[in-house]
Amino acid sequence: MTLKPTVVQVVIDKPLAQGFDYLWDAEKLGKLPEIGNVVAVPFARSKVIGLVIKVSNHSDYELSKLKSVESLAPLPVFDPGLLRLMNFASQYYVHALGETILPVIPQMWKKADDWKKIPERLKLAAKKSKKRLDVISEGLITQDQLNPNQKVALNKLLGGAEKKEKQFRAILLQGQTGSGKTAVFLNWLASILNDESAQALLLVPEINLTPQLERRISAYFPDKKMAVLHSGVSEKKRGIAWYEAMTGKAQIILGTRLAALTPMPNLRVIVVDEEHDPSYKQQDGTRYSARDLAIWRAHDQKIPILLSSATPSLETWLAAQSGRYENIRLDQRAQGASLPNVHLINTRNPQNQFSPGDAGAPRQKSLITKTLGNAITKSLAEKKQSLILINRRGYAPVLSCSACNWLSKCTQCSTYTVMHKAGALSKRSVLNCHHCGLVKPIPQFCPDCGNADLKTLGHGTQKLEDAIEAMWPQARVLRVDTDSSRKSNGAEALFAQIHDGNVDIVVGTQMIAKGHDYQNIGLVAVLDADSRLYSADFRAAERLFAQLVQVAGRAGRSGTSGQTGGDIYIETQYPESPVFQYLLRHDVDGFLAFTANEREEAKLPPYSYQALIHAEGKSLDQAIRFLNELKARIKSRGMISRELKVYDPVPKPVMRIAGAERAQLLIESGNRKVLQEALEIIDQELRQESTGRISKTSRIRWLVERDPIAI
DNA sequence: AGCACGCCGACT
DNA sequence: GTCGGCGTGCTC
Repeated sequence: MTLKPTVVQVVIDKPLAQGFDYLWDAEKLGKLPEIGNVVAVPFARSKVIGLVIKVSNHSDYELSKLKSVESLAPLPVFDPGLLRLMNFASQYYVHALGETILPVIPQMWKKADDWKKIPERLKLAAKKSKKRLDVISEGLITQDQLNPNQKVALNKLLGGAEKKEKQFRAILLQGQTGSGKTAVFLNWLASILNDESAQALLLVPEINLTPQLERRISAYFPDKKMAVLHSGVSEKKRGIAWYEAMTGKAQIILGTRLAALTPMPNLRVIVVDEEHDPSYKQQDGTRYSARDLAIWRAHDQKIPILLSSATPSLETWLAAQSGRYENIRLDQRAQGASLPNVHLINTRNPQNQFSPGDAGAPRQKSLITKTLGNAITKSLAEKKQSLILINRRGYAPVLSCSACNWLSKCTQCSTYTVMHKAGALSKRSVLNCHHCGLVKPIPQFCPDCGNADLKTLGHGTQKLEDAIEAMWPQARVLRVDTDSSRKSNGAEALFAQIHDGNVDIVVGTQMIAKGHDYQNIGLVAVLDADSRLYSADFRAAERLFAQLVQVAGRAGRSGTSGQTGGDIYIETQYPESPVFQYLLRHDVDGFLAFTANEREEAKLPPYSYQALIHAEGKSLDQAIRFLNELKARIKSRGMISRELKVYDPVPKPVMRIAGAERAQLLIESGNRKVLQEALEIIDQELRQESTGRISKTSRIRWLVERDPIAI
């Protein structure tokens, strides 16, 4: 019997469509190869980490030219379910398999030279975690403590599981903020996690939301091992958490979108919290939607997936309406507090504005209208906290010269640099570009005309903070945005201050609105709603509506004294706009139905499928030409039809970033398959004339993006 | 994606 | 005469 050499096919983290064959020396590596092994292999002149995707005893490549696998990671194999998911993701998002899979491996496991030391490190970590008993837990609501609505919802969830065989179920759990969705799904998970081997995956859109949920989970499941996976966890901890998920040791895996791609051999249930949140869409590398992949994974592995939201995405909502997904509603606020009163302040109505002589009128022009000012004063008197939102960090979005036309433009981007007062970015006031990160000192004189009188235009959180401090000098004001949270000990520390009642007025960006339950908010105000409504993106209204419902949910959560649900004030020039009108009536379904109708008429997603081809190069002209040529080729191949629409290339909304000029080409089809095939052909063609993703002839960097969320 | 190989311009 | 520009091709 002749022993044929064992050959393994390995994929690596490069935009190369193929895998590479290597010899496997079982004696040296101590094991026979398995699909899903993580290995170190020599590649070109370096050593790289790869994943075994095929085991055989022959190669299409010349056997004598094959190199050998150098070492094998001390890891279990990637589970077959995850590998199927990765294969799908790689195809669907038109990215190489290797560059889709390998980024999910934490850094700790990517250093092959350290693999020998790993068993020791794991032991050490195990000791430490045994000692760590200081996990604070909160918010346990047992099955018996659920309100009647929650009980009904829980029973529906449990009822579906009675059919014992493994089965895919997608469930939309729809209910307003404060209706107690979390308590319902945690109680549901408890029944599934009774099986000691079962694993549950819980996805949240943002890092900021994990500490809170972590505390609640540890209250529900004090004895279960939880792995927390997001980019805020230190490399080492993440490496260990990932390992525990992969070995099946961790029963609960909590994390942001990257956690959706964790190997979990015994995955039995998935929960996607705030499923509508755009953060689930990855914006670089393989541009996947963690929510969509989670649904695919659940379907593939025949397990239930729960999508939770107060304002479902149109896609999910329609699936629930049509019966493809189960729909469980939770319509009453859990603690008995009622819905917030929505007030639309028409900024065009002079009655709402301060007149110069008014008492309490701000000295400087500010965004606070008289109507809102009065409401804040009242809220302060009632010892309630106020949240004021403006979605722009820094002091002012532009600096300008009062004598000439100079504006503080970024030299590298087609944007303005934002003025920041002394703080997180620098000890002194600076100009900062939010796109390329450039930080530079504020000029003393206008660079164009030498005039010393430079003025700020517009308002950011810092300016608003100043204005509020001037208007209510007795109030304790706290600013919450990326800058202030970087300066303190993270957002969590700021949230704690609000919680503890050390603050009267909170000024901040969208960051304050997400997820946190505050107990004493009487008033929420949104100052720049209009700026987000009239953007070129057809999803702008849907996003704004979701955000407004979410911030409205922050108001009056407390039901302690049976008071009304608090107030939300929205300053707008267009109070008649549907977004605001549906919000006024708290009519989420009405808004979604209205939006669905609009989309259907315009044949926009989810009634069609889209992809973008991004192109960037030294000049916009080149990028546009590149896309025009691509379009011409698609056309000459006869691919453009009633089924496949290819638009004209256009400059991106922010045309230039860090010196690169960018354009995009939109492709649309009513048929998923047609779009998929077209993208595969386009990808193949572009690859042929490129090294990696840079065109050889025109030096244009291109990228295919499936299901873009912003156009 | 990296990186070496290879063929044409301004310099010690 | 060389150093080095980046166009081209390869990596099991």
